[in-house]
Amino acid sequence: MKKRNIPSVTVNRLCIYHRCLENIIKTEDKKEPLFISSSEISALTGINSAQIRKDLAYFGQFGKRGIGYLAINLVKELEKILGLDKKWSAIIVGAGNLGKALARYRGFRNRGFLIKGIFDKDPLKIGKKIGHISIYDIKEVEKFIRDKNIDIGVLVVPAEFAQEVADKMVAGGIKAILNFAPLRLSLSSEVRIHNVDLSLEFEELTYYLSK
Amino acid sequence: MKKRNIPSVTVNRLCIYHRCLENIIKTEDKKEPLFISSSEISALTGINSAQIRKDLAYFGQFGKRGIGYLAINLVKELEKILGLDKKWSAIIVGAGNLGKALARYRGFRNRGFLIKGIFDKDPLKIGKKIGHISIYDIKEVEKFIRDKNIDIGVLVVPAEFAQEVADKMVAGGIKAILNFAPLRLSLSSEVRIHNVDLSLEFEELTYYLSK
DNA sequence: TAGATTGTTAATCGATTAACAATC
DNA sequence: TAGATTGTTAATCGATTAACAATC
Repeated sequence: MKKRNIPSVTVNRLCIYHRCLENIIKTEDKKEPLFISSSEISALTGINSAQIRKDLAYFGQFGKRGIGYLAINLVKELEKILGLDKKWSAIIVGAGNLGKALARYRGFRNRGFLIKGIFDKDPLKIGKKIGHISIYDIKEVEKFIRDKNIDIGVLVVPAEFAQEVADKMVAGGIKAILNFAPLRLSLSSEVRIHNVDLSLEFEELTYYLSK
Repeated sequence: MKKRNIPSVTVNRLCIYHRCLENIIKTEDKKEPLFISSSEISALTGINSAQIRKDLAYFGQFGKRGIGYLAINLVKELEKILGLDKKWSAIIVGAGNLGKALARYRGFRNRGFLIKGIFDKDPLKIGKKIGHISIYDIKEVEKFIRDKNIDIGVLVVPAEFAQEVADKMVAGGIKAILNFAPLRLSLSSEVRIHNVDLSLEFEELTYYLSK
């Protein structure tokens, strides 16, 4: 369904358009069908309107000339494009502070991400629960991924263990990894890796502060 | 000290070079002065070596032709450039799961970020502590920032309160905001805003998964 | 000196934006 | 029809990379 060679900045912006439309629809009167133009989205997001039309054009023609886009329709198209119309199963590896916080994060469930389990190597944590999600032994992670057909692994272990844990997840057949560990994982190119590097965010910030 | 018009992707990569060098120095024998070439950094980071030299050239000439860069020297230069040679004071606003997890995150202290306080509006939380950091009433945040000269505010409140809390921080004279709330803050351009949007990370991931 | 690598210029590549014909 | 806005092409802008003189 998806064409190749879509710039990743475009995918990024599609997520922004999606959120923007969600907000508009939420606050709007539902009686009238709501149309929205690329320049209105531009005003709300700060993204150039030609950019918006071009980003959408990668995937089809969703607007009506002279009128704009039917908001509820465009939202649905974006959800199809971004895979937000499906459920995704995920696990969290690492039951530290951040891992536990992510397990409780409501934003995930809202987006169709179902956290099926948390994994850790600490015997004191194994068997406990975070909310309604159980903490399992990291030794079981490969089998768990395979048996339960887990799509996404959220990696929240210290940097020194990240690579070996990632290898286990790949062995189990994980499809994507959201990596919070501050290092570059080297894995087979089959697996999609997204890095969320909080330290780098901070370092960039201080660069701009020390100008 | 800093020139304007440095692309933000360059700043991003400087952080990566810095971490890369830290790792190399950590694992290397300290007897010999360690020289490293742009192509070695390239091999470790996956970034083109000309790119690396060009990024560094924005800030000065740090290498020796025919030899490369003296690792400990380059690390120090990068720390100067990125403002990592200074201490920065920060607060966390929002003592939810993520806020508490960030308060405990060791990576911050290691980088010279000192968390001076956590703020929340929940009377049950105010007065408690996360580790050694106290939770204060959100009403005091403006005065606290002003009195203690806080540089960075980490914003971890629900989206619907994010704008008003950000306004308070700006009123107190905050210099930068690290925003975890899923929305675009509108603030005076004096304040540096960095957005860390976990939902968007997930949405991008599912785009690539549903190909 | 010969070999290696920087710093920098010039060429390439890709992404953004302006402009406009098509059309609602 | 007149006004508005899309979809798309062409122009612009900026970032990446190749190439190479300078030089250790």
